[in-house]
Amino acid sequence: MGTITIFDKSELSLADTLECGQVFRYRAYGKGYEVFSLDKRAYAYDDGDCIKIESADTEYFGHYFDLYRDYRAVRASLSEFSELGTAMECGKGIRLLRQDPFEMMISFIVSANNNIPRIKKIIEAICDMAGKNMGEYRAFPTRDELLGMTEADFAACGAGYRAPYLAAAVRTASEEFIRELAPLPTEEVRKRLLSVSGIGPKVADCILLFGLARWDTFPVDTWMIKALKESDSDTGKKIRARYLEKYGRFAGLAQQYIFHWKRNTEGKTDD
DNA sequence: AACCAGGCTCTCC
DNA sequence: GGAGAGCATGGT
Repeated sequence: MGTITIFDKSELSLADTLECGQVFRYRAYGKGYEVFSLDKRAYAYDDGDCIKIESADTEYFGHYFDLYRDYRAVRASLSEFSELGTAMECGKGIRLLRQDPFEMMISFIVSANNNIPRIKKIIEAICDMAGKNMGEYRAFPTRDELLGMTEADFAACGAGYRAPYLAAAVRTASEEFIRELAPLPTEEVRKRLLSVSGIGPKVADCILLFGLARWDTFPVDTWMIKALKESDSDTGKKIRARYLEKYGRFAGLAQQYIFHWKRNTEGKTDD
């Protein structure tokens, strides 16, 4: 068991980072949170004058929490957009987690037209049904393990009408399919993701942002429409294009600030 | 009891 | 390409 210590607490807010809808496998634990990714686990907490992350795989979680990126510089770049000020201040310590693309694919197919508490529940049920028993928790199932689940199995996990999408997506998402995405330009990756059952524009953007660290994208969900819609004829597609153009290579992080701020100032009836 | 949730697919135009 | 219906489930 190793420990990562973050001495400057302004570098990472655990609450804002974990509770802004980019990750579904975490829970309040002790002084902080238990966080799960693939078959790994970390315990992250505020230790007074620093943040600590304990794990059997600190290398993995150092990368996972995106600790090697200079957010101070990124935030300085975004500070030119005065309209972002309030949202940025509200979600100051948000970092974009670098999660596994396959886990993100499955998770965000589940997320469609769904709410965060129930998304968490369904994903946990899928882990319980097919994931490796790690002793004190279950791993996220591998693709091979998910190939063993039928539509009825996904439905039994509470996936509802997404069950057939999940079963089909697992079949499409071979290791080659995932591996081939890495070197491709974002728009090409997005095109390929859109060809998968259950993945539309919004889900594709979330996979790009949270699973492939592509920040040049801008997921638009119901919350973003509430926050950014300018007229009756303003569609999700138009909003996406507008803000992608505006925030460029930092659009994804800007989107997280806005999403987090909108949910924290009106509603968020969960947890 | 309608409405909503990190929307998508399918059909019809 | 864009508009509309239908979709499981659980919470207000």
